[in-house]
Amino acid sequence: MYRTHTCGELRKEHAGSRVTLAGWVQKVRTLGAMTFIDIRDRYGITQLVADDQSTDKIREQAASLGREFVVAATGTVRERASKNGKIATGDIEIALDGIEVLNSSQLPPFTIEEQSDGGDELRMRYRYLDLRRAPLRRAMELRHRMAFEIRRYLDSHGFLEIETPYLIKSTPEGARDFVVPSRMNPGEFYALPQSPQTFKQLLMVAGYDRYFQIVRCFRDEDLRADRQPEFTQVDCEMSFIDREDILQTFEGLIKELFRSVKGVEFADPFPRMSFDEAMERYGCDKPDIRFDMLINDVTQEVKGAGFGVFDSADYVGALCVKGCASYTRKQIDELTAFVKRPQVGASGMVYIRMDEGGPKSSVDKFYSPDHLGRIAARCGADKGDLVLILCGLKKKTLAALCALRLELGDRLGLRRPDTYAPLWVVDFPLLEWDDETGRFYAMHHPFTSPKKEDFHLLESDPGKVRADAYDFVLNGVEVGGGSIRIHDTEVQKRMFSVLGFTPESAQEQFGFLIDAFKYGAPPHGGIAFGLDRWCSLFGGSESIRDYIAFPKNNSGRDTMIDSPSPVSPEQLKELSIALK
RNA sequence: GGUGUGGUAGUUCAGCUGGUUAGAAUGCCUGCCUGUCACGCAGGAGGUCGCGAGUUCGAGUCUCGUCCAUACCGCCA
Repeated sequence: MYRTHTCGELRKEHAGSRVTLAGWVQKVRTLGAMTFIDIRDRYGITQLVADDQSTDKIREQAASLGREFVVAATGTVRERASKNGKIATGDIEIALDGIEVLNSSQLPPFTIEEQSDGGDELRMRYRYLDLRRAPLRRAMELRHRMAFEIRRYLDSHGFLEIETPYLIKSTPEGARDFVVPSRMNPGEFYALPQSPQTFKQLLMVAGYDRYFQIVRCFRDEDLRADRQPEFTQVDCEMSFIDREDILQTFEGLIKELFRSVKGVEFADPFPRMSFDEAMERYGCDKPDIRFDMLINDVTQEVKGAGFGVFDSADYVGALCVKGCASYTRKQIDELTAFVKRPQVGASGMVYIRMDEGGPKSSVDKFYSPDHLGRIAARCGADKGDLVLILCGLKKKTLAALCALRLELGDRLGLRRPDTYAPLWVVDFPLLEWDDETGRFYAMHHPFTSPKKEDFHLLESDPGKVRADAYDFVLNGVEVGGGSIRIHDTEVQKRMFSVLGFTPESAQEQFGFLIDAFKYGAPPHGGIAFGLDRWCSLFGGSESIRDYIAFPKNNSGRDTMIDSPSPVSPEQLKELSIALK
């Protein structure tokens, strides 16, 4: 037996008992004849002491330990003369009578402490050392707790966790697939799933009316702080349900997670917002409703004053920034520079300052104070407020206003990570027009059901058809999304036809699903949550990488194991693959 | 694919308008220190200024290219 206790559990009550701890040397402090050693494991830190009561050998050994040596330390627990309130074991220490070095360690390239001195890149290359640090350990514990509570809740609601294959079939719609060559079938490839979508629908056909899976998904697209090529979804599907059943069931799950993991109670039902309203008032389909500052359409109010930029604009939108009329020229210039960055793409910004003496704007030449007042009133602005106006093509301008709104929210401290504002966004469009290819694409996926009342528009006005689809948004982050699926073969055929599939091409790609649906598909629908993002929201960090034990970097590389990497000519030959 | 930012000691960074021997903190090593816990004190070692060209009497500093990292845009049914 290597140890009798962990490094986090000894208290005053243990004084007098003889114990053995095992762990890593965090820090050695020598004070002449006295040596203190902090020993660390997953559970905490405990102080070991060698002093004049100890043998010379123990004192010598204690002083010679290096950082991150693995040791087993035996001694007697005693109450400290000077206590440390900062750690759980701060009331006690271990008077050493034996110490065994189980393994020495090279000097680590960065400090293994709460606040490491190492940069991201270095810590990523030595991820196993970074994972020794308390913040990473807490992140892994949080993730475990989340997954555990999800399983507990779904199990108690009759859901079965069923695994689906990772080696599946490539489909042209959606994200790029990761592709795996098949040695036994030369020239043919598996694809890794972007989600288990079709399989969970087949499980519904098979009668497993409540399915879930905490499952890895793969998408070969460029990365972001909140996007990894492999990520984890909580994937769920139910039969004999309508949208309301899904929203209720999973609102319950979300509330249960908030309660058990964060200790946050939500008494009221979560608010719901239509996609159209989200776009019009927040400029995006995942509004951060922790703060208001809605977008106002002022296109009509600004026309006809002879200001060409507005007169010729497709759309003019404005934000009312409460209490910010005192913004200096410099602050407004900064915001103008922000919206003019190519990432945001506005060509300029007009402001109206609601000063005590009346409205002041950057377009006073064209607008009377009265007119400015009317525009400001349209945005709900009072004295002391600042109105910021952008214009251009509607879609681009709304996106820019959304970016500006979030930037202002950050600057004004309105986006506190410890405040949670959940939201269901519902009634997404079924289809999205793509100018480049000149056809409609499914906004969600081709199995999403149109809303019943919009069925009749499917051929006549496809762009107007709303889907029975919904997203769960938390603090402006899309955490989950799903839909009621098409279970009727005829509707599915119409859908494929609108998407430009011939019956043959649909059969070729989704034949297995179409065939299955001929054998009694129940009405069904589902939802999937991004576990990584959810963890990052609960943990309060911007980056999902902090909640993944071994993540990829910005270029999709794992710098620790150095992948991806070339394979040998023999491997390639076996796979019938020639490069270039 | 695009835009921005960064790359200098083991690590995190500073380094002005191009000018003598490239600095700080921390870590590391040595010595001292009996209540430390960000221990303290004294001393020491430690540099391919990412890489390659160019401008210049002279480049960490300016220019171009390139690589790497990072945030965002495109992309992500």
